[in-house]
Amino acid sequence: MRVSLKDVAAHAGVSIKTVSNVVNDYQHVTPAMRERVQRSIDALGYRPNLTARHLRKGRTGIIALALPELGNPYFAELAAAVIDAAAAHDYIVLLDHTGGRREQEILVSQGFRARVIDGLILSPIELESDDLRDRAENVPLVLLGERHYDLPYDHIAIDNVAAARAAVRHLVGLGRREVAFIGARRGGSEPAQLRVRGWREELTSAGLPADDGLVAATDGWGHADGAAAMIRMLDTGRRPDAVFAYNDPMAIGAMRVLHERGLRVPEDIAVVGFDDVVEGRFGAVTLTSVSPDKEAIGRLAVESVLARLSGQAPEPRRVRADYRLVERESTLGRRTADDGTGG
Amino acid sequence: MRVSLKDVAAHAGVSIKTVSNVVNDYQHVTPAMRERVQRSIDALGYRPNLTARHLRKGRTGIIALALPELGNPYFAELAAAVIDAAAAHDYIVLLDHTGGRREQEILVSQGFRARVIDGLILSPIELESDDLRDRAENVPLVLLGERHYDLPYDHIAIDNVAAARAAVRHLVGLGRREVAFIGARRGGSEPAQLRVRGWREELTSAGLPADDGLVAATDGWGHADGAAAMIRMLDTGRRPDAVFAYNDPMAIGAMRVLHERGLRVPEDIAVVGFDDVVEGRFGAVTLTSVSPDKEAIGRLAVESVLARLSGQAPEPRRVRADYRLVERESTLGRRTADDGTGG
DNA sequence: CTGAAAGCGCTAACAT
DNA sequence: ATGTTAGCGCTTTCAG
Repeated sequence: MRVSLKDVAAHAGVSIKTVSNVVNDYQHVTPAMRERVQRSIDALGYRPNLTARHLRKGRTGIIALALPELGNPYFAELAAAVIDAAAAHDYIVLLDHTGGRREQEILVSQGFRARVIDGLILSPIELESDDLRDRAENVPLVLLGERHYDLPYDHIAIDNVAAARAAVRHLVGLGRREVAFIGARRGGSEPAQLRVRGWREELTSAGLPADDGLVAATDGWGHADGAAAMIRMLDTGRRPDAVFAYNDPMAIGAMRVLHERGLRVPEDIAVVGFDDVVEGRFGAVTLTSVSPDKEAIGRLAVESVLARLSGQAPEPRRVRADYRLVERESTLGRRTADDGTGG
Repeated sequence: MRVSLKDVAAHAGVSIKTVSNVVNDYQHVTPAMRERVQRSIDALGYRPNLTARHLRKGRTGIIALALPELGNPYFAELAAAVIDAAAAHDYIVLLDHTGGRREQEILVSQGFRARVIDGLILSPIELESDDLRDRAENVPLVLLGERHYDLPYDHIAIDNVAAARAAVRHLVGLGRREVAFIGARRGGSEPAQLRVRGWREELTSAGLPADDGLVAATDGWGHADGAAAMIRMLDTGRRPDAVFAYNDPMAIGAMRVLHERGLRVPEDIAVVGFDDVVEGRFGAVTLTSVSPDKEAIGRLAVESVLARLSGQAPEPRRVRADYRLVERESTLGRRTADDGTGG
């Protein structure tokens, strides 16, 4: 059986408190005492029972992170960032995925899957304001991704409209005149809507078409969805000279289709993605993409949880994370100096 | 403050035990009583404190999963499989990453990062048998990936040697005569060594060269490492007609280099990867790859932990998971019927 | 079928 | 500087 404080105390011939003091590095312990207790700890192989400590202190040291899916490398990389940021504060991360389904997101937000946590970081897709309104759970919740919830929760997000506009501006600046958008999610997803809005605003202000025929809706946000959307658009007879995709996997799926149809990227159709996943840097045509600062997002999310946990930050915060547009071959074409594999 | 069993008991005018019985769906509770208690539970919004339950029962309902890195989509997909398998047994998953560094792997195996878990699933890279020999931790440990540890822990793995042989056999069957191996990890990694061994065995038995000049060692296992290794090999003047890479990201990195150098895949050089990540199905040239059954691996790992937790399975098990070779354009060339995006 | 009470292992007052 | 003790919220004998 596991050895407890009591066992160590008995072995060392001291009280439980003294052992606890040593374990917790209390100040007022004589070196001799510390030495003696430590010897017993080592001899018995004592390891503190964190569950008991948690019960006592009301904190578990665990943050839950709920993402739509791990198969999308953006979320995988984000998870890594959160794990590292949490580790910096001696927190560990419980990971869950929702599939981007509203039901799952509601369950997670109410803590049905994990009730042993100090805080929750949730990246919602379909979740509505109303779903959160009567949230009974009292652990801090931080939302990832831009939303217009009128609710008292911290948000961490980049400015999707501005980022989408920057992507489209880049395309327009290269002389593209018919820019399609792939990935306006069916059933509505706020980040997708915001990117569509940015796409539309930028095109409109440039006096270029932004009609619905240039927008392809999808059910998911994977490679296959991007490929299917590209096929559908081409099959309508519409032939844009540029594509802005909701994310990189969809952009890459679309590029695959263009390649199969003998259309050249970027000569015939330029492509811009979103998220800057590693994969985009190593294709036959490297992918221009909006690159959110994932480390910052992960760090800010963890810090938000911890701040709220310690009673700081009375006002719900909307934090804007940085992003930048990384220009690669899918818009610029093959360069002489090969920097295709660079960041 | 949080409401406890005691509060509910007071509110319902019954004892704590009765409330506990209702919460835990005990058999012998009169419907009237159950009704009454349930009403109080709802009125107060009672939620059981899992930490307390865990302390009492000695189980936390948490499994830790420690992977080398999440950026590699294989591990991300594997994590998803483990989360789902765990959920099927009402377990949640604590995720950690080791970077494949021995020190981190040792720390994880000894539970330094997470001591609130019922079991640990670890996918080691550099960890040695000796590192595990004096493991004081008493939670069940299941190892992912083929190893020759002579230690009493469950292993879940595919047969790397056989899988590598199948990949090479496929290349040889297509008439390739000089097959390089990319990704023999510097500093030694057992799975990498086993794949090298399978590569060598198959080539040798086919009477083909398998000298060290055909093997490129790397420090990591990402796209960039595969690209760098490919560059080094080509720069030695060696011009293989096929490449077998340790994993898909490295294969894709290598293909990028071949593309930059104007070498055609598969006409000039055929490429086979390992892990069958989604990304490999959507490049300009889709990637032939060894496809491990990730769902099975995740499920078997979780089941191993739970079996050991319930005192079953006295003997440490070595479980072989399935794999298959998925043949795509990087070895077969562009097909007429387009099945490039299929599994 | 329900109530009382002990105790899981730990921390934090409080006492010495 | 060290010891005593209550109690975190729950489950679980053991009574009734």
